[in-house]
Amino acid sequence: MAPVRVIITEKDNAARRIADILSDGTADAERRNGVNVYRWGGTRVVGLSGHVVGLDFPPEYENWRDVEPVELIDAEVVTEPTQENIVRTLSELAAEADEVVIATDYDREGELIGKEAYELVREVFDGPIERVRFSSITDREVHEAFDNPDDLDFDLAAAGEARQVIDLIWGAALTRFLSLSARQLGNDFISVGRVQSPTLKLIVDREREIEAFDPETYWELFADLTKDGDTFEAQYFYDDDGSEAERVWDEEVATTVNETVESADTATVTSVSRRTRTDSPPDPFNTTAFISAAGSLGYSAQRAMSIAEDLYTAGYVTYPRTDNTVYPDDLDPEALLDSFVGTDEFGDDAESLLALEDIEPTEGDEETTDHPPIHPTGELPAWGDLEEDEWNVYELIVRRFFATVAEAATWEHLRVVAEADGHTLKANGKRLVEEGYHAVYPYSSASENVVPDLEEGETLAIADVDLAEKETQPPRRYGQSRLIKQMEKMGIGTKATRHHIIEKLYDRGYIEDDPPQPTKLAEAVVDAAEAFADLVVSEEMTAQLERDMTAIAEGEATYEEVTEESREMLRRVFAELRESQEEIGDHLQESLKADRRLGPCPECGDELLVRRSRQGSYFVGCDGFPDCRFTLPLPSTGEPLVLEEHCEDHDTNHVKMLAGRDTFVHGCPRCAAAEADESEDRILGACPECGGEHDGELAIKQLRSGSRLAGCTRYPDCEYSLPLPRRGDIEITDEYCEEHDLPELVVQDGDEPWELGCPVCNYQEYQARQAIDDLEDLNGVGPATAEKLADAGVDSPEDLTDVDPDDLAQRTQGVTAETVREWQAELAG
DNA sequence: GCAAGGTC
Repeated sequence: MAPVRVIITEKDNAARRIADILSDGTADAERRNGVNVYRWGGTRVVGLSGHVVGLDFPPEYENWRDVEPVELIDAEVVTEPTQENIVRTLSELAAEADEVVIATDYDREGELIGKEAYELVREVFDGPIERVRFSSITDREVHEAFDNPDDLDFDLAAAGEARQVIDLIWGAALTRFLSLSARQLGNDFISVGRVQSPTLKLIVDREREIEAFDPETYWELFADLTKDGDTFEAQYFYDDDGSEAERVWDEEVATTVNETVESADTATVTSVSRRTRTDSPPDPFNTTAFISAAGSLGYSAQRAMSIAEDLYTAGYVTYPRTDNTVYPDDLDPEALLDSFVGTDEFGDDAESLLALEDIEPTEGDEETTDHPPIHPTGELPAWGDLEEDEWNVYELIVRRFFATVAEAATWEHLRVVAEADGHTLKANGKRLVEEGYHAVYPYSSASENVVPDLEEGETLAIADVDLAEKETQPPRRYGQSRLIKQMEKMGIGTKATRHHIIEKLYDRGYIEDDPPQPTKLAEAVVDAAEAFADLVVSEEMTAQLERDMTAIAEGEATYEEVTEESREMLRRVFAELRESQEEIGDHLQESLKADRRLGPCPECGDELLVRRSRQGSYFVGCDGFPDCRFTLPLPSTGEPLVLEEHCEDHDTNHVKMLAGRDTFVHGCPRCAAAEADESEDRILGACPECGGEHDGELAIKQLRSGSRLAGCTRYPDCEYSLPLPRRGDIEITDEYCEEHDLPELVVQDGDEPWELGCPVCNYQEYQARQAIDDLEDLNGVGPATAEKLADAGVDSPEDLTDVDPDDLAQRTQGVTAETVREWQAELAG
């Protein structure tokens, strides 16, 4: 029998592709414990899912109240499997092996993941374990790597382990300390970490600048100049110590200049200069640049990455987590362009690019070896495979690739200076001469500003003069993609995690809205950290860690030395922290309250706060509880956000409910309650549930929480209810639904009334749409597949669960029984 | 229940 060789990769996708290359396409896939194993001859290839084990403290440290946070510094740290199925599969395979090859990603974290696999394998296998390294999964590189196997680099892996343990100890000890100090346990704990906290400080610092900003008034003067009927705008400027200045800070001066220019009537051209500027095509996409470009299309960092991951899994684009901005040698741009020829969307652009004399892609500064820049694979989605957002992102990636092989654009800049009674005016024109890459990449601005051709000495008429009073503006808040760029610049986080960090800040209640705005809690956390644990909010902690990790990897320091030194620093931090624990806790609690404060309680004058019930739902309650029991309900969907905006009548802040796409402004909770109290139920007809037996009636009801429904008048004895839209006036028409014997409804909202129809039919249609949406959430189900399934009688997840896979495959073209089983497994899990 | 890093 042939010796059994087991190859371990970092992820399933890499396993499949490596098996394909090494087996020359003959490998078969089988499932073991729900994990894909690719096999041919004596070889088995299995993909991990990144880290399959994780670090944690032993169970005796589990309870936050029973353990002093400082004890975590010297607590034992244990490694536990986190992906049971994969770990079990790996053990089973290793037990049968004669030879094991580790082929995880070629970077530090990959070496650590490889070492984790090594340890698991060693428990059941004492034969040879080799390590192969390759930068990209191509025929040549993979064969070369497997022909020249190496050993695992334990020093490099130890560098990664040091990072893990330092992050855990600092993060857990400080998180528990702050949470306990502020008595915030459970879901609303107060977290701190090496990457999240410096990121949060960036946002908080910017907010501090904005708050401290003192606007200054200045004036700018614009004049419309005319030549042969062509009018263009010019701006006044003056010489300020050798540099050009447009802003006039003195009102008197501004008025004088304005009067002089206005009475001048004409201006004489004193200089005309032309120059052409080359506008180079952009670099290939790394993760950060991609997130930024997708951001200008309106996608959040999280959403952009999630779509890119789906496109990657479906095989349309390369791996989206990369720092690399240089295409690898084996990428053949012509061949890739070729694959788009003949398509409706991209065919013409691909052909125009192929017609260029030489095709030389642009290169960025960063060249790494793990993954190529994000580009299309050349495997094209068929029409209907992608939803609109997926298509938009896919098109962006395709067009970015096009742009990187396109030619530079050329602009002609025309600068004209004219003089009007001793004052100078300038106009800058900009004209696109060669469209270049803009022809295939319409995302970056290519707007022109036309200034007519002029010559020195010409006289221009002054058509209009405008003196504008302006104010200096505070710095702008960071948008998500700007934040990610800044993190990259500071060297914190990684390409795969930066967008998760932003999401974490939202989840922890540190930032709200988009662009993110820090809460009072965030400011207090940063305050506390700055005062007592400055290192954890500074980028220096990561810089120091990077230096230490390099030292470990190069054998100049050990894992023990580095982690002990870090522990010692944290001990010193805790010595100071503990002295001020009470003060820190009070400040945090006060800030938490400030984020939830709405206004005065109408019953006792104390403060109304947004609170959370034991069941987890939000409501408005009085801070005077239990003496004062005044409450108001809030809508049941989403997380409440207290807005700056507030209601004059009740001196109460407005509330916004954050619920992703369903986010809405609830407004003043006291107004909502008052409105409900004043409104009368409007009867529609007999209650479909109890109308026959108990004479219950269906009525439109306005609830104190602001929502509206069609419910039974016998509530709570009969709980029948149908949801109605929150906004707009509902009109009851004379038309009746024959099936349900209820009137059709029309909603007046904005300019266009829309027909809601019979409320029962409307709800049924809504449920059907929901079911289809749920189906489309499944892996690989787009609108086209959903339609095919509906034709076969499957239009909800329940239908799919109940169906016989082989039978459905028979009746549905292009869907295999295997795929149906996977969907069923997905639904079950 | 804590972090950050993989991957889905």
